[in-house]
Amino acid sequence: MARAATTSDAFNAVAEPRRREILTYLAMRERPVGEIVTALRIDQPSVSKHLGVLRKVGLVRVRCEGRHKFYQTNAAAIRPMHEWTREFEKFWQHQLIRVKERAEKKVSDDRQKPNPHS
Amino acid sequence: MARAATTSDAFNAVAEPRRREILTYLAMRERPVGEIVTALRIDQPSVSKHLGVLRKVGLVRVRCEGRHKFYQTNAAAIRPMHEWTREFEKFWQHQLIRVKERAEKKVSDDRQKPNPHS
DNA sequence: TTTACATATTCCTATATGAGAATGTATTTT
DNA sequence: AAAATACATTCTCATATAGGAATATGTAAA
Repeated sequence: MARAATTSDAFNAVAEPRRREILTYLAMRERPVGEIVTALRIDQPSVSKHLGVLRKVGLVRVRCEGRHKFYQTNAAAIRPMHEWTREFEKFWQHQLIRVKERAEKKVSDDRQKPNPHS
Repeated sequence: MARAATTSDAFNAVAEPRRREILTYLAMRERPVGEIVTALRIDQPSVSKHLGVLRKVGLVRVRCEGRHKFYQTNAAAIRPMHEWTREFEKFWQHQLIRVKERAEKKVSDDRQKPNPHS
């Protein structure tokens, strides 16, 4: 089997850096495709294709108005990723504490038995 | 250009569902490869390859002891993803509030002018 | 109804993937 | 030294990209 499709879920869709830029850009307010093109300096067909992927996984919403299409990030679709990464929060906190403890222990030991190099 | 390598960053590495399972499994404590194989029911070569990807992007650490290799999730490497998704928290909160407001407004309207179907 | 504008789609290609199977490499045990 | 154990690597293959170029579709303006 090959790699999972970019349209299979939010994790795969968001793996592409350009798509992350687009999502950030569209988070505050909706924008027409043309503005994404000029603001992020990506070719228009490329933007349309990225938006297609993001739309398929529900990461953006579209509103049509005449010949313009206004896209906006659907932040709620990012929430599951936030929740998944949150599971690891307690672990990186523990790790940081252990690093800190080791550093403090070292300082304490150095006071007892000074560094031979100094 | 093709898709970015799975080893290019945490986002790409984590796009694969099996690798997310492995990271979750290795979060609490280190485990030898064999335990991952039996616990998650993934073929051993596949596990080794996934671990190779995870190691390249710093998502797991290895400790060698005889013919065993103990892998553990390096939670700190997941933190940037958590921070990135966090940027959208305020937006999905706004969206949920707006949805709630609309629902409440509808209830209020319905009291004024009862549903014609009832 | 032409013309201009905004966006989407198609075709192409180099490249990377994940799974399965087979094999390689250390390390330990007998 | 041979056998067993624990992992890693290599090979093949079907599949899916992302970007570039060209073209299509749909809407509005002249």
